[in-house]
Amino acid sequence: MWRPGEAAPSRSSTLTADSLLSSSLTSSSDTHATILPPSQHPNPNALPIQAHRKQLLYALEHNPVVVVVGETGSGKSTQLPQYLVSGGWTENNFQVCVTQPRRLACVTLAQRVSSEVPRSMASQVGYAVRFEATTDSSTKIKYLTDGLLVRETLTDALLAQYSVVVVDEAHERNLNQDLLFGLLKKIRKQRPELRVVICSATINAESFREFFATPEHPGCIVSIDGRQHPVETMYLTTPCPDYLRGAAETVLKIHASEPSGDILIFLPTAEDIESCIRMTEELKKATPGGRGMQLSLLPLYAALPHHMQTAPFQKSPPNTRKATFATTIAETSVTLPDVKFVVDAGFVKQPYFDSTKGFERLLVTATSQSSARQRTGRAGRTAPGKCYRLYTHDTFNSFLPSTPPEITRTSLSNFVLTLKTLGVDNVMSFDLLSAPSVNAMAFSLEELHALGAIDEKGKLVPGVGDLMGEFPVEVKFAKMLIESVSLGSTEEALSIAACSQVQSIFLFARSSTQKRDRDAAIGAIVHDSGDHLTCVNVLRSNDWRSMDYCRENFLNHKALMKVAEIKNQLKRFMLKMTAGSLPGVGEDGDDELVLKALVKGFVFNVARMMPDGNYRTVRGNNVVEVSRASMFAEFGKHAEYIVFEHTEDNPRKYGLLQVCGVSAINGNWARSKSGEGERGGVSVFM
DNA sequence: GAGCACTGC
Repeated sequence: MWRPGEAAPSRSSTLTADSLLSSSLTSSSDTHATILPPSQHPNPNALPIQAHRKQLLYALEHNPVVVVVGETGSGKSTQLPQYLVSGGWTENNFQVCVTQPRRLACVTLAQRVSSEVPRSMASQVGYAVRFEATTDSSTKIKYLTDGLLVRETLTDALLAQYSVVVVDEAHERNLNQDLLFGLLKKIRKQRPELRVVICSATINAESFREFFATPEHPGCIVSIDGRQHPVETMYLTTPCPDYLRGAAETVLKIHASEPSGDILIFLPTAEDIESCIRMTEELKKATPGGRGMQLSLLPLYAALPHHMQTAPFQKSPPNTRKATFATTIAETSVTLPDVKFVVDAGFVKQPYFDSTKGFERLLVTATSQSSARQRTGRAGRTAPGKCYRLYTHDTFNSFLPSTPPEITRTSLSNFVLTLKTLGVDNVMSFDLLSAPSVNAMAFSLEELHALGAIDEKGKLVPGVGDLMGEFPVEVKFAKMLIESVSLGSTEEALSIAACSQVQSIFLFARSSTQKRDRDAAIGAIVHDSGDHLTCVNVLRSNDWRSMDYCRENFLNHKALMKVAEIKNQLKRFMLKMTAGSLPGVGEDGDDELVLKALVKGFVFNVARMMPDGNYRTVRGNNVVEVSRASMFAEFGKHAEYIVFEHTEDNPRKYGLLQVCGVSAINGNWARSKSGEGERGGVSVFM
């Protein structure tokens, strides 16, 4: 017998593309759970976790670390904290905290639990996310983002206010979670009374238990049933040569032959989504089908304008079937109601850190088995469903069992700097669930050294590294902010650092007339050095605060509001750091000094024009092309040297790095430390 | 020939 969440290869049907939708073939469900839908369980006492209340409290009484395995809908995120309160874990002013990867989850969980507890306790359930908190000293249950808990360790290294720390959604293995696992293990050595609960949806709970196990306390694992409806999983017998066409055809076949129920299609990129919608549209004209039922095709990805993101969440009007074409955003971040059919192309666009070049790259790759199962599960949230995998069973078996943890795929500079700020100098000896790549670690140490954050021995440099570690921004931006103080361009550096944390402060043009209007509007505010001073220009006037002005000038008002909020927070950090004296803040600085500060942080991201007309990075000698997404590509002046914020891969020109966030600079500003003509970096920090 | 995996401090 296989287990919930695992595929059942021997019992899944194998189909050809043509018979993919034939109901005569036998197939099996992807989970064994047959449980009533949530709507029939208004009483939280009926949640699957309820049967485990005593077991959980007993386990925690006797084991300092407990791993809870529970599928979606088991009720662990809402009920477990309440059990902890009733079990006495919040006595003596202690708090119980539950971490979540996403802000929205913190807010909704806190609201929900607050409404479930006795009225006298409602105000003792709160949440804390960046810019927003409803917690105080009377709080007993606190939901917070895992990133915020990491930052709390900077001010309270032992997390002394908490008796129990619950790390939820641990199977995601994001960088903050892995950092927390290491920190919690360390904290437990000094605070053995601290209890740790790891909640994970997958069955590899054993690795969590093992990580925290000691000879006296081996830890324990508690499994809880989920509440998921069965989903039939179907594979192709022969690989699909064109997943866009395959997806479009499958959607139309579902529409023609299946009873009502919405469709969710997983594709790797926004571009794929737009062209697959067009393709489905055209195929539909040729072969209508659907027995008079309407089919509405909707895109869903993060970069979509906000007003277009709401449609997939509306209930379908009668006689209409929604088909939502989505990226991984629909895998974990958001949940669409009423999805009964999932079509999975089997690909994902993911970043990985190229430590030889020192840049993060985005590549389309095969998804993992666990994410394929997660996608499948999206068909069984309200009723039994079906999942059509646009690949063969052998292909599924060739997928990695799970997505590699973020720590193995990302730049480690901020991670290392945080550890050093917390006093962990020997980062190689810090206990982690998964080891990062040695090359990525070496690159980050080299970068931190080049930025002056650490010395040759790997120790934090006072007045630079310690301050950089406090900033909630990437290390390159932290360095820019610190350098801007002596240059007198802090106001602008704050604008640039804040802008880097939103997708884009500009809106996209859809039609060609819009494009003309947009070019005219942006042409009036753009700075010919490129993206950075353009963003400074936008924020220098307060015109953006008017929504009408934004609409007319293709500015993203919502993004700019967020930029202003981030800028304020960063400004508070800066003022605290410089004891309240910041020359130039609130005044316009010299444009040249703004770019000089930027280059101090982005020494590794400088490129020089070669005689053949290509830009090559000064460090690494890689050819880079300015992305059309950059203002510099369209409005920039000729420049021998440029600085860029990040790189992206162009799928049409494989291997050629595109750069965005580009500004023209004077090469002399970068020459000292960028590695040109000298061997950059340091050797060993073991 | 036309821009955009996804979180988070």
